[in-house]
Amino acid sequence: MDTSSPETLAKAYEFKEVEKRWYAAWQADKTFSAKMDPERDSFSIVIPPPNVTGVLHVGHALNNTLQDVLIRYKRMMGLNALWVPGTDHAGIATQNVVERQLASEDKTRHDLGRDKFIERVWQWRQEKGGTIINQLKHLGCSCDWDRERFTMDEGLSKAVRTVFVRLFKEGLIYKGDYIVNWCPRCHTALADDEVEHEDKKGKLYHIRYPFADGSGHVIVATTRPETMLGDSGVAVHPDDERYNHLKDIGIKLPLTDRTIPVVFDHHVQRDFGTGALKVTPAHDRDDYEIGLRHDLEIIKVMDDSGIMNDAAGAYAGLDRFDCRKKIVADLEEQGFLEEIEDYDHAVGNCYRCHTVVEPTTSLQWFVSVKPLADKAVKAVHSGDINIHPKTWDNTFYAWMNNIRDWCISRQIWWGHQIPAWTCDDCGQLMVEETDPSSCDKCGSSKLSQETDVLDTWFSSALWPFSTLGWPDNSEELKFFYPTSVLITSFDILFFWVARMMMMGLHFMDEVPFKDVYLHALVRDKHGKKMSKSTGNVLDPLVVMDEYGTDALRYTMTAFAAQGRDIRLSEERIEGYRHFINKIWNAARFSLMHINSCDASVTADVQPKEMALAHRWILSRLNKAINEVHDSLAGFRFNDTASSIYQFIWHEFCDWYLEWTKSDLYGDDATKKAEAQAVLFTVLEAVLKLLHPIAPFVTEEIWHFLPGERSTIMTESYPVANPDWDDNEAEETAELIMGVIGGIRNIRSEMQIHPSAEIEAFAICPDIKKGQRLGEHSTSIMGLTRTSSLEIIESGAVPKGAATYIFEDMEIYVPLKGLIDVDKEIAKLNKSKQKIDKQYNQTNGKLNNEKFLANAPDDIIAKEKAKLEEFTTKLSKIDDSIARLQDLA
RNA sequence: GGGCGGUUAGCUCAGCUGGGAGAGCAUCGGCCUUACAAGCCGAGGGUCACAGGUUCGAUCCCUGUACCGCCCACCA
Repeated sequence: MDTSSPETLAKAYEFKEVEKRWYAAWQADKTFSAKMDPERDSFSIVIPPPNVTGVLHVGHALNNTLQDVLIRYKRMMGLNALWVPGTDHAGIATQNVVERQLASEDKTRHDLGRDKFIERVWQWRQEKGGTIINQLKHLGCSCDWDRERFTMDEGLSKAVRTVFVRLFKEGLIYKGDYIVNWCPRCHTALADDEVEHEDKKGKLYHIRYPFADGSGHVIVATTRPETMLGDSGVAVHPDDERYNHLKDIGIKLPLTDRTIPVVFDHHVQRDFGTGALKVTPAHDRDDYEIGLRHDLEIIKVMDDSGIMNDAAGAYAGLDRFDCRKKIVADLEEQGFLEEIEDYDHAVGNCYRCHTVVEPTTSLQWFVSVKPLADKAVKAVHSGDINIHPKTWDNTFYAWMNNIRDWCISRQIWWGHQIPAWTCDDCGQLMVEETDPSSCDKCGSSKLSQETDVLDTWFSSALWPFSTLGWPDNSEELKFFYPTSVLITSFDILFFWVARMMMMGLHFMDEVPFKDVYLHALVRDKHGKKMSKSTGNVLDPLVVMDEYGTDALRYTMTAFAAQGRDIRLSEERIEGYRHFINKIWNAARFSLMHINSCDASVTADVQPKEMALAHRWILSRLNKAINEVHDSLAGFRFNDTASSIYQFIWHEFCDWYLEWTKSDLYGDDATKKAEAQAVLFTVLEAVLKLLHPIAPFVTEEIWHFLPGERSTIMTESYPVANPDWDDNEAEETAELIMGVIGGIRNIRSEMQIHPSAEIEAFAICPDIKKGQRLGEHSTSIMGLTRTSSLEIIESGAVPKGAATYIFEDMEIYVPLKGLIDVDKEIAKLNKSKQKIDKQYNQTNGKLNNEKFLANAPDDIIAKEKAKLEEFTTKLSKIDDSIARLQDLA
């Protein structure tokens, strides 16, 4: 391990150099590499493969930080932890990138031809495809890079082919001519969930369709008048009395010379518009289905680019939107246009390029997902797969139970080409794992392979087992499948997670993962989705550069509360940078005092006989450790982050370090050694606790600690030591902190300069408490800069002293008449009011017979104790006020 | 149209199975106290959206209302 760190810690943490140095060292030493030690359990995660075209955004930062936190934690817990990294070939997205590159050279992919184009994409991937991988490294991800995969690599391609062929032979993949979502820009079909619906302000055109016999007309309403050229019928509801008489009448379709029939279909909503619907089976999903039911003609009026074709007659050659304008103008001119109404409706857009999708019929490949979906539903029902947070279960079921067949063919070039061949001579269709050389029916050697490629999600659906070597029965597959947990954003629950469940259950006969943790979407601080076009993107690379990777990771972990959007603000990141620096300085301070220690002093710390501060901090450390384990087990990452933050800053730094200084700086060798041992112990534990979230700063500090050290990554994670639990120490410490708080409050309120010496008194009627305070008076004096502290059982507070009430005690500081009487009285009255309210509340409960009858005993006891406390406080306050009034 | 989530301090958010409202930032006051001014000490600030209900007791459970957000859906 490379430990070429500077000799001493710099005054402030310089993350840039540290991050670079340690990541390189980890990689060189292969500390991320997963072992398959049969003695230990496995823990595995497959990364949601980012698009190979991707650049790291905050969503990735969140997603991968959480995965790394878990992986590092489990690794330190002694499990064989494997995190499989990789990228997705992202069919349309990648093809778009390379096509744009070509466009800048005034070329199209057609100029190159398919083979050359694909070569070009591979070349692009070779040069630019590593960007996001490097960025994940920048983020500190401890992926097993030797096991990195790509959805188009040889192994995964083999898996894809095997799956396709098996599903086909099982009758679960079929080819058919159906209406699909077509992107006229990408020139490909899209799956239903690849279409994004967006509300747009549009128009509803009411058009007069005359009867063929000239006896009248019917008015239809449409948002897309240009499709009327493909109309092959008008539909009305069978029970709609208004249209009973249209049974045998033909409709003369305006702007054309065609006559179309009226059909009666239950799908028509009688109360919408006029209750008459124009039917365009070739360009509308519903119309398609109506058309099927009534055997209507399918007339495509556009080509693959959304340009009107020959079937559109005089409108051929026009873009669909230009055509709309022309049609409307012509209808108007010829008197067919009844009315134009403003109308808001949802328009489907391509999720990649946002072009308006055109529903149209075409020959595509589909997966019958119903039988696969049923298995996935069962797995979630039975608890074989647990979705966190559970609120997603219902959404999941709803979608899975209404799932439609999945259109898996895409008319692009970059992707897994469908392994199907058609015989040019006899038309025989063959789907094979190995390329066929001749037709298995007629023997002809003239075979043409399907030109379509598969939907990108088809290959990512296999990710949990294909990356582990399937279809080969590899050691990895046996050892690491099923994976332990999948961490991803909820927006790809259906695109990806559900499909992995379906494929995993079908081909492995086992769930692909036991837990699914769905995290929120990262938005900007106003709750808007981050996007380049609105310019509200917070670039994690810039953040890492400015605040450090650990600060970004800590922010992500702290923000990862379940079931919410995350609104990221730079202020919060800055706050966590301060925290990282705080740790750095705490370590710097600690090292000043433990540098000379032997590392063995931490081996077996038994605090029972030690000073209070040590017993207290070790007991608190136990609590923090338990909170970390509990919260991580429940995927409550934010709780993990806050437990550690709270412990380090407000217990370890604010109290423990200050409290121990007197021993560390003092002359008593025994006390000093004790303090050093505990300080050393807690610091080590804290670094380990923190390491999964903040790997860099912890690793750097780790190597400054005395003793021979290898990476902190493989140290064992802290577990609570039962010998350190000490409730009595915690109680006593709270008592002392309360008194210290009281004295500090007086000092501050009375504006006594921090370095001015004061004398303090505590009237403590409880003898035992008084004794305990007495034992620790030196600590109290040290932490409050008082020259003397007298603890008395009873007595009167002298006139002109400032008072603070803590529990049943009165703490006072004589001020020789320097206090502002009115101000003091006002202050006391205010706190009296507060306590009065609490008193009344508690008193009310205790006077309520029903409360006494129904509430559990421990709650009643607690309320009684509260009442006593409030009563004492109130009387103390009254005393103080009386004394002050005397003075006035 | 259906479903889900949100509404808590000025801002961003915690608050797990109902029992004395929390954090960070911001604000105010005091401190360069020998790890840290990226810091320390102290303080102020909330009818937990609104209206009902269940309960001895509700920020938490139930119903409804309002506003905000998301997802799904075949009303052209």
